[in-house]
Amino acid sequence: MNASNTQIQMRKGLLEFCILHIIFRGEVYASDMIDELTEAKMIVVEGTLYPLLNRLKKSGLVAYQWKESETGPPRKYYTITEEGKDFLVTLDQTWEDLIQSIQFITSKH
Amino acid sequence: MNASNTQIQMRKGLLEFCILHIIFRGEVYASDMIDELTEAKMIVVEGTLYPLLNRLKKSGLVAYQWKESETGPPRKYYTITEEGKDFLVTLDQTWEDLIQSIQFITSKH
DNA sequence: CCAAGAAACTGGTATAACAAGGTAGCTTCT
DNA sequence: AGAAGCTACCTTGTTATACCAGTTTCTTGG
Repeated sequence: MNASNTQIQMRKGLLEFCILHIIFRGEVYASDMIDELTEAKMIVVEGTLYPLLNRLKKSGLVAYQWKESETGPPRKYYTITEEGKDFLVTLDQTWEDLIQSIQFITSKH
Repeated sequence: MNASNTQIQMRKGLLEFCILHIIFRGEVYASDMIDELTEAKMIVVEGTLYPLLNRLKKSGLVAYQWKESETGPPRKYYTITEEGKDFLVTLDQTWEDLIQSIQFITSKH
């Protein structure tokens, strides 16, 4: 039971939330997402991100388009679907509720 | 990919944090914890709580004492250890950091 | 004694994240 | 042209946490 595992465990399920937000803002591909998440100190590895993106795709929350790159192999650019936007609204609410719950517990004396 | 599973996933790892806080406030037994968590809308079932308490015990973060009850079988009353208090401080920080990270991502346009 | 309830616990399953790889396309350099 | 290196995407196996659906043990009331 160490701090770094705790971080991992606390982030579970929140990654999906963050990634939907990033895709919501506009067309991105995986490396863009990793950069943004890293900037926000939500470090993520590829082995986590790719399966997650496939889950989102399979659930119909996001879509992608192959696009040529000028500096290397083609990229999958992701966009959010209408269903994804709806789901994101409920995720926003779930997150707010969660903060409230934790606040309620940690502020009691 | 439904909303109720999302809630479950978002809460992962945060339960440990909440329970340490509850025990930190003073001697409690499992049903007390479930009541408090339910009040805070962090619904938890016994099958989740008991293994978690055993993990915390095994890690030396909490201790317990058997106490007689006037209305039924004896209860395990939990208290936090010094190590547990230290760990709780780092958990508080991790939670703050997490809120910051999510804030950073969700507030961007 | 037996039923009912309270309290603690267990075994099997699902999910998500990680670690450590692999594959394929493109560019650069000799 | 061939080799090396980078970029981008993907996969497999492991671990940790939570849930579900039970079981066991103890105590009290009829």
